[in-house]
Amino acid sequence: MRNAEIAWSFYQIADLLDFKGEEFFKTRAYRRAARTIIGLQRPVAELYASGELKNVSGIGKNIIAKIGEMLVSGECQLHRKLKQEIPASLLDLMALPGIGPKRAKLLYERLGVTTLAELEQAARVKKVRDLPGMGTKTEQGIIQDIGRLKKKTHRLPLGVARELAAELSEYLGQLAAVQKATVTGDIRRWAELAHSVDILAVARNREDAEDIIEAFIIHPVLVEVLWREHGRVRAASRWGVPVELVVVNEDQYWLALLWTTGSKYHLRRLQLLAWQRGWRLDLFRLISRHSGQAAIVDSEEAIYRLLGLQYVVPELRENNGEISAASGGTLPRLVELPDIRGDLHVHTNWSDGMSSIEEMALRAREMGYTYIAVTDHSPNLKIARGLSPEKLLEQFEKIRVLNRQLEDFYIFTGVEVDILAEGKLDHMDDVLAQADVVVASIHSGFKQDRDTITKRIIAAIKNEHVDIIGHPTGRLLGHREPYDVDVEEIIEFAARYNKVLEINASPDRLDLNDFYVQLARESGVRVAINTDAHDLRRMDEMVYGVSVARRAWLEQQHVVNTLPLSDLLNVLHG
DNA sequence: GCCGTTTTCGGCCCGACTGTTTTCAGTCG
Repeated sequence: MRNAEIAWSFYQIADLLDFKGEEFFKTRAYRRAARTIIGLQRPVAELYASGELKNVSGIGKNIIAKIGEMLVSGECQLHRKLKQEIPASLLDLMALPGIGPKRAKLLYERLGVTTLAELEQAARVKKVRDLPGMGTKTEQGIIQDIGRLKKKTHRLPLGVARELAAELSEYLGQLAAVQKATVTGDIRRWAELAHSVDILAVARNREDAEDIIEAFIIHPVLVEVLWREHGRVRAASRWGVPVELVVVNEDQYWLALLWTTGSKYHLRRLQLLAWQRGWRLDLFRLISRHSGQAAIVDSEEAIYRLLGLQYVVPELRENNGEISAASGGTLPRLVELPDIRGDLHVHTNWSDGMSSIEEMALRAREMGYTYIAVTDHSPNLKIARGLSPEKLLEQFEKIRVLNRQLEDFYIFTGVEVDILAEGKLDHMDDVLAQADVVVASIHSGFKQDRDTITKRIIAAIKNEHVDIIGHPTGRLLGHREPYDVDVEEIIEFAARYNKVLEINASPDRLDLNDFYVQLARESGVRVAINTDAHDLRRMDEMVYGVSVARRAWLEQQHVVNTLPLSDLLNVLHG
C-alpha cells in the first residue's frame, strides 16, 4: 500500500468520525497522522517493518496498529465498520461549503438525504429551510454550490492527476506485453486541470493490443468502460475523471505521442502548417503529399524538424504563438528545474510546519539548492501558531547560529506576514526590517469586494520591507475560487515598486496561474517559484511551479530564485 | 487519537464570520 492510500484512509476515517460526532481531538489526531504520512519520505511499510514508526511524532500506538492492519489486509477494521454504518456519499455533503458534520447528520436523519442529488432535490422542494439552524439562504446556497460542483467534477487538479497517471502507467509498464507506457495529454502538457488522464502504451507485438486493454480495464481504479475500439479504450475512474489508453506499435510511437499530447489547437495549427509544407498530418501518421510515403521518425524533435520547426516542448503546445516562434527560431530558452537555486517560502515546526529549520535546510541542500528562506506565519494566523515578534526574532538568532555551521548553504531569515483585513501588515516595520525575505499574503477576509482586496495587496506592495506577494489570488484548485482581486492592477503596482510575485508551486494552488505569469513577464515583473512546503516531501513540488513558469514562457532571468546567492541578496536588499 | 521526564491524566483549540437567531451553533481557515 502506498503512503497516499494509507493517508487517504485516515482522512476518511476522520471525516466519518466527525460525522458520528466524535470529539475534535480524536479526529484531528487522525488527520494529523494522515498529513504526517503524506509528508514521509520513505514508505510506511518500511518504517512499520523496522519499528521506526513509533519515533514519528503524531503517530501513536493505535494508529500504528491500524497501519499494520492496512498493510496486511488493505483496510483496517474501524474503517470497514464506519463505512458499513455510514453511506460514503454523505461525505460528499460535508465537502459543500457551510455543511459540516452536524448539518450533514441533520440532513440525513431528518430528511433521509444521503447523496448530493437527494440534497439538491430536498433544497428545491424547500424542505431544507425547515430544519433548525438553516434558512432560505442556506437552502439557496446549497442549490448553487451543487450546481457549481456538477460543472467541475470532470476535471482533476494536476497533482492528483499525475499521481493517478503514474500509478496506471506503472501498472501497464509491468505487463509483459507492454514495451513502455507513457503519460500524455493534458498531464504531459502540465495543464493545471486535467480533463482526462491519457496514457500511451507500446505493445511488444502487434496482436497484443487487445490483451493489454483487457488487462488495463480491470485495474481497481477504473469503474466503467465508456467506449472501446481497436487499440483504444476510454474508462471512467473512481476520481470522476475519464482515463484513456491508446495502444500502438513501436513504429507509431512518436507520432502517437505528438497526437495524444495535444493540445488540439496546437495540433490544428501544426496540421495546417504541415499541409503548407507538403505533408499531411493526421492520426499517428505524417505522410508526404508528393510521394504518399509515411515519414519514419525516431523522436518528436524529428517531427518538428521535418516541418521546419524548432522543437516545441509540451508545456508550450497551446496555440499561444509557439508555432510561429518555432518557425522563426525564436522560442524562448525556458527555465528548468535545475536552474532553481533555492526556495523562498517554506514553513517549519516553529509555526505550522512539520519539520525543523535544520531538517528543511539540509533537505534543500540535498536537493542541490544553495539557499532557502524560512518564512513562518505571523501572529494573526492563530491556527497556524503564527510567531509573535519576540519568537520571530528568536528564530532569526537561531538561523544566524545555523548559518555559521552550514557550509556552502545559506538560510535566509524571513516571514510570511498576513495582509490584515484593513491592508496593514501583521508585523511592525521594525520587525520586518530585520528579515531577509518578507512574503506578504492574504489569509483572511476572502469575501471582501474586489476593490478592498486589491487595495489591501497594493498597500502591501507599497511597504518597503515586502519582497514577495505570496499566492496572489488565494485559489485552491478544485476547492476554493480565487478571491476577487484585480490581478492586472497588482501586476502594474508590482512593476512600479519593483516587487516580486509568487508562483506558489503547491499543485493545490499554482498561484499565480500561467496566464497572469505571462502578463507579469510582459510587464517586467519577476517571479519567485516557491513551494510553501510545510514538510520535507512537499519541497519536491517545485517542479509544478516550474511548469507554470514554463507554460508562461519564462526564462531563467525572469525567476529570482534562479539567481546566485550574492545576486539575490542584492535584489532583496537593493 | 497523541503526548509527556516538573504530567500516565488532562491538556490539546482559536477567533471571525454567517445565518440563524433573540443569544448562539456551526463552519472555516
